[in-house]
Amino acid sequence: MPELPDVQVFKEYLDATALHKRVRSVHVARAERLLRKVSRRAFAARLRGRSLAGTRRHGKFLFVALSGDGHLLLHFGMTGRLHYYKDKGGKAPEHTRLLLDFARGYRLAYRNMRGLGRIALVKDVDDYIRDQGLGPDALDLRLGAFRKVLKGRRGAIKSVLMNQSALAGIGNVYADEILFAAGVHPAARAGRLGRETQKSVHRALRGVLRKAIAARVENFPREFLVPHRSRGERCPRCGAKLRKTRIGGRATFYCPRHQQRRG
DNA sequence: CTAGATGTTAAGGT
DNA sequence: CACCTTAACATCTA
Repeated sequence: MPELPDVQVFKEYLDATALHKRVRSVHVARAERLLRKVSRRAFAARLRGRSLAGTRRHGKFLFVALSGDGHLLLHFGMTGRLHYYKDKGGKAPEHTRLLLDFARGYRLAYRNMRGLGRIALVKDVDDYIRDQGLGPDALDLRLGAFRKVLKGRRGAIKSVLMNQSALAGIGNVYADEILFAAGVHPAARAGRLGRETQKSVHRALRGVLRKAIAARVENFPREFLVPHRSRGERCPRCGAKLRKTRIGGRATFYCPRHQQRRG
């Protein structure tokens, strides 16, 4: 479920493993869709020989600066992840679509079972973010800016949180988590929230994302909703039966007792 | 076997 | 025009 916290963990993982290493060779497989129009030969040729010089995350996108110039863009779709390992003559990990070889047999695999997502080379990160119409990164968003984002929105608060042009990084799971923590009904009209409610959602947004990153996106705190996302489970706070509905075309879980529709 | 799944986006609607 | 909703994409699992 690569959303902002997951991608942040991938970034830290790459920083701790493959950073500053030089790419000796590049293997691309079953990546036509991920590469869009770019040929894999051209892509590989431009990556070969470069070093991974630094990383930057914006929303769900990870940008890896390359020595010389340009950046490798990685988007993980629903099933993407990174895997760093030392080759011992075996096969690459399952669903590897992009494989970077470094010195002494070390490798970084970009794996993606369903193949939704994107890999590309981009010149300038800020230009890319602008051209793509991405909103500010969810963790960079101060309260005042968050209020502006909500202003005039007619849709459900959950849909706005998930809208990458409004703010970047939150997906289905964390949108539910944030609204659960804030005690706000996911279908509440975003533009109609009162100032105190806006503030609670903003606080919850930062709190939830930070805690998820601190937990390395596993072993979530007990009070989180994530571990209880399946039919018939109970609210970790009050024991009420969680409800499942559909908002913005996505499965939505919430506690009918804590998350009232309020302004 | 069928339905649904955590992301994005094109196309259509208001 | 700005915003909102839905379906489709590929592949796997419950």
